[in-house]
Amino acid sequence: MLIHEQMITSNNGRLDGIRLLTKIGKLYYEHHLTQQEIADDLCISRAKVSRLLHEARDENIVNITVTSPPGVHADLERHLETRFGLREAVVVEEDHWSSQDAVTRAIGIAAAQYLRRTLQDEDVIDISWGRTLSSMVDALTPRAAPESHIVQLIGGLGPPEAEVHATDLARRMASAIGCKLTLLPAPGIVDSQKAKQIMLSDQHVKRAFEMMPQLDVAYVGIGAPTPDSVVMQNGVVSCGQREALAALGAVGDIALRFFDAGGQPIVSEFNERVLGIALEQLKRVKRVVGLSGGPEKRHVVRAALKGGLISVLITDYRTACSVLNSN
Amino acid sequence: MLIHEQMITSNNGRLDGIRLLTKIGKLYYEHHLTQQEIADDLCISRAKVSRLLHEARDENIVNITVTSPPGVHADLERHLETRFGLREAVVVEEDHWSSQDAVTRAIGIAAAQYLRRTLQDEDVIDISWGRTLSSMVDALTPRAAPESHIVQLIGGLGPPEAEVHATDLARRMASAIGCKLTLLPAPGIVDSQKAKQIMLSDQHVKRAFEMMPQLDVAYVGIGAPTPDSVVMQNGVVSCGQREALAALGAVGDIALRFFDAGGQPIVSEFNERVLGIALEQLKRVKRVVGLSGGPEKRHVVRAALKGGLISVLITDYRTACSVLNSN
DNA sequence: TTCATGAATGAGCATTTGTTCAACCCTGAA
DNA sequence: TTCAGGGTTGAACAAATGCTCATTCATGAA
Repeated sequence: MLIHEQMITSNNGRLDGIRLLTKIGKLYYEHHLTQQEIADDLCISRAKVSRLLHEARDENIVNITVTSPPGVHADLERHLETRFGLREAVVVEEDHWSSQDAVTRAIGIAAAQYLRRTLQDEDVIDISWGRTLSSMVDALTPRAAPESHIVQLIGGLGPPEAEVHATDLARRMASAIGCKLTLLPAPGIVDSQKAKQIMLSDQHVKRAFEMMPQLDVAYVGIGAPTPDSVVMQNGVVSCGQREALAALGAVGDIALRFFDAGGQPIVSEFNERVLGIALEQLKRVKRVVGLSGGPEKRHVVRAALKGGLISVLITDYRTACSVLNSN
Repeated sequence: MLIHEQMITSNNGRLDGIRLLTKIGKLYYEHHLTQQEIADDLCISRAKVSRLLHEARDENIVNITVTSPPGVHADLERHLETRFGLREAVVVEEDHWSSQDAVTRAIGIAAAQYLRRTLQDEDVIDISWGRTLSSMVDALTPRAAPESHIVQLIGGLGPPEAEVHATDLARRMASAIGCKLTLLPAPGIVDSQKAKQIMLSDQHVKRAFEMMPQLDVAYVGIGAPTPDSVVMQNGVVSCGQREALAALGAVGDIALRFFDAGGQPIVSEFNERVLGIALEQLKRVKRVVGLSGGPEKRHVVRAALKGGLISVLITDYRTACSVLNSN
């Protein structure tokens, strides 16, 4: 304090503009005086100090820089956020592009951290299924939020013995968070419209569907119908169906709801037989967190973004670049 | 295996913290959101945003520097320009001679402003590496020049995990400018001539080298082989090598190409193992912007000027004086 | 398991900062 | 001289920020 006063009196008299800006900048940003203190010292009004500081920043006399350490892609994230109106984008640095598995794991970890960071008690959380979501649940470090509520948003998949997948995911997640749980005890896809009606009349199924309008957050995987995806492997979607969907323009799905390159729902017979949240309903959810990455996902991710299907994207560096570059 | 996975997880965990700090820093200081807005977007409390911002400043992820604007030392700049036949000299006012860091940052900021001022679309820009260049990239305010092209002019440095440095710099720069990018996917220095030949036959490496004759501008750091330089710290150059080079008269390097007090290239076994642009090639580039400053750089800056290795110099006041005074 | 300890969290409050607005000052023209 | 117009000024208010403190949470020892 005394030091500054001395400094100031030593060159009292007139400080030309730049000198004054520099001085104020240093006092404020380096010596951490308040604007009031500076004003008193220099005998000017506090409002003026505020204005001069603003000027100093404008004139680049005060420079503020934010560094992106290696592996952090804040600017890419920002691009994604503004370009697609996302609430948040998370871009992870994949270890080895070659391994889809590594990418999936990295995204899962990032998603788990995202969940941990954003989880609020009394959230109603929806969860679909897939390898990436499974990675996320694996990476979850327990955190209590007993008033939260996990809802399974699509029925089980494939033959009954594989059905654990969707259900198990929701269960493991609920147990990690220590919260309430509503399962959707039904197959994700049924054989006919009639079968769907019957399923829907089940009281437990009804309850799950009734939760959907109350959702706060949904965690969904963004899938591409490649031959080795879980959907295809489990025979949930047959080869023929896949081709039929492709013919209709489908580039991928969220919770078995297929959409085209513009992110618009595909209307099809298949769609009618799915037991789960619809894309229109999903869009109404406040926060939809989409997880996806790896070489095969570029186009789907882009489509989902275009269609505004998700509000938070967690993906890898290469996919992020590719999505931004392709027009 | 387990250890490895854990490593990745914990590494990622730390990264996420840094990621958050960076993100919040950018949102607050570059995009001027309020803490409340940031808190809402990221689903965390405002108090936490405030604390994280404080942390980001402490951790130097957010840097605030106060400097006099350029043009203050116009006379010095003119002297340098005429005496050494420079196209332009930029002299910045450093705050405290004692802190190499502050000097480096100030030069980085000036360089970023220079880049912004001179950048033309369709430029082919080359970039080496080092702390000063890193500061420059940090200070770059995004500006679109989509037809420009960044080329990495020397391979990655040090052990693979540190290799990000050179590559990351080029990447960040390209992303700030929003332009094309050619990386040089190889180590900056290899063990033997034979290894170099092998590397050179790689198609990506070839492509990077083929860009070099087309360069419009090169941004290079001018390095001094002091024990605490990045080169030495990363073990790129061993202690013995350094002494051997010194014995041959080396006073410093540009992109690992060492030269003597007269700015003449040092012929050595070391030189043969470097994967990057040669000094002779560099001289043919229309505009070579050299960044360097701080007490240890005086002699090397002078040498580079004498040898006509650079056509634009960005440095600090003290170094500029010292270079002009010593005959 | 249970408990203790120290760190992390967010609500609420006090301080600090940005901005508005009416008054004032300068400058040049009539 | 007056007057008009733009630009500055600081008082007062509104907004944003930092900080305190009670509470919760995680971690490690018993």
